[in-house]
Amino acid sequence: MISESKKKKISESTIRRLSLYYRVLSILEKENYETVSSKELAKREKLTPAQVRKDLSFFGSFGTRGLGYPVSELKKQIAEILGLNRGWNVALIGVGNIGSALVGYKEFQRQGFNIKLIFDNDQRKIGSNHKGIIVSDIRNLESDLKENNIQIVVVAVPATVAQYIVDDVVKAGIKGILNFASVNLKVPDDVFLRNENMSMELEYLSFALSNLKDVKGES
Amino acid sequence: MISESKKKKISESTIRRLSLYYRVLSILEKENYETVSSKELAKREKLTPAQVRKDLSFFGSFGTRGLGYPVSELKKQIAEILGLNRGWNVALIGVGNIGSALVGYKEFQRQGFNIKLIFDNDQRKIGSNHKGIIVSDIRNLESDLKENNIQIVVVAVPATVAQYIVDDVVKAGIKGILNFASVNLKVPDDVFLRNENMSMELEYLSFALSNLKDVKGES
DNA sequence: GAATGTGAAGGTTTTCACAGCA
DNA sequence: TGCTGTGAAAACCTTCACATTC
Repeated sequence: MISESKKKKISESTIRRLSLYYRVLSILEKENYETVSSKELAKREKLTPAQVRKDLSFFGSFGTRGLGYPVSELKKQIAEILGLNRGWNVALIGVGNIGSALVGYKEFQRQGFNIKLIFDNDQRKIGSNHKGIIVSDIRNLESDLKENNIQIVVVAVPATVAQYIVDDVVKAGIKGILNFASVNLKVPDDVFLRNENMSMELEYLSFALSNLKDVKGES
Repeated sequence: MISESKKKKISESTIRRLSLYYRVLSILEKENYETVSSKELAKREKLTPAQVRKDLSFFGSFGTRGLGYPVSELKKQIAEILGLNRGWNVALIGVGNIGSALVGYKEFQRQGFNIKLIFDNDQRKIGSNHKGIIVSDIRNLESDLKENNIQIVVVAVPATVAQYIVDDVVKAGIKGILNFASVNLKVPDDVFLRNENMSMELEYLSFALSNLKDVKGES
């Protein structure tokens, strides 16, 4: 049972770490661990035990003093917190380089993100089959998103057209957008927009390698 | 001229924001802006002007009071700070879903990351041509990395084999690794490892959509 | 004894506010 | 006047340390 998170504002870092815990717990579950301590969890993610306990404590008391956390149960709880267990209907827009990779990306399904629709504007791609999904014409975007009860849209189109696409996505009532295009998109306040910037981590590496002294860094 | 960053520890967030500034400056440059204020820069990245000024101030004084920052010059300075202008020799390991997408990802070249080598262990892929690069046999990894003066390695192999691959990469003397596999890798302290976890942002969206009240979030 | 849960302390990052300069 | 650069203040996040529970 998750304690109501009331008006407590949960930090972005905490949520990101929950994702990490979730992944480790999946592994521990496969390795048949029954319980895990904050110490072990911390070690696996290069964090401190206190950090792990504090993160979890925002959402409830999942552990047993003297024993640790029950692996499967905690995994379930985190899935609940992150909303992973409800299953999300996702649409992908753009099957170029990145879009194609995402269609085949197993992690997404595993976490409850099901790509239901794929759109493109290229006549040669429309109608083609990607992992069992027929590519739809972007012209039907708004109606298709609504009819298929899509909740999250992944944008993998060229930067030049991303804003137009997103405007239509917003019109369709979508409240969650993951953007892979290298551009800052504008959306209304009630829409959650996250950007996946694949250059950023490389740039961080570039910085780290160029300034070895000042940096100590793991991701 | 960049003021020596001495023993000042620059935060990861600052570096990540420098990446953002860099991208905006590239756009502003194309739009023929001569100068830009911290206010404008902040607006484009949904930050505060003070944040922008503080970030830049860690590295020097690039602006002119009353006027703002010279766009091209600042862009050059940030490239310098991030080490983007030196040009990096990158090797990609694994041309599956994600690997293939990365080969064609234009942003990398644009920022000075040049994919010079591609490796795979699949006989059907070895010898094939990806955007002008012949896929090499992973068995020659260590020697090829050394001979070609590779500085950064991008790992896009299945999670199950990623650690073995990375061990070899480390043996080859590589100090910068970007990992796309869904697994926590171990590397020595003097190697910079960054993880690109594409599920994480989706999970954040999932959390945000499931807890609309507690969250306000842009990426 | 072992490990959680949590206020309080400590540290880091962001924002404020203003002096200083073009 | 307009906007930077920056100490100081405020906000935020992490770690400590210990009472508590199994």
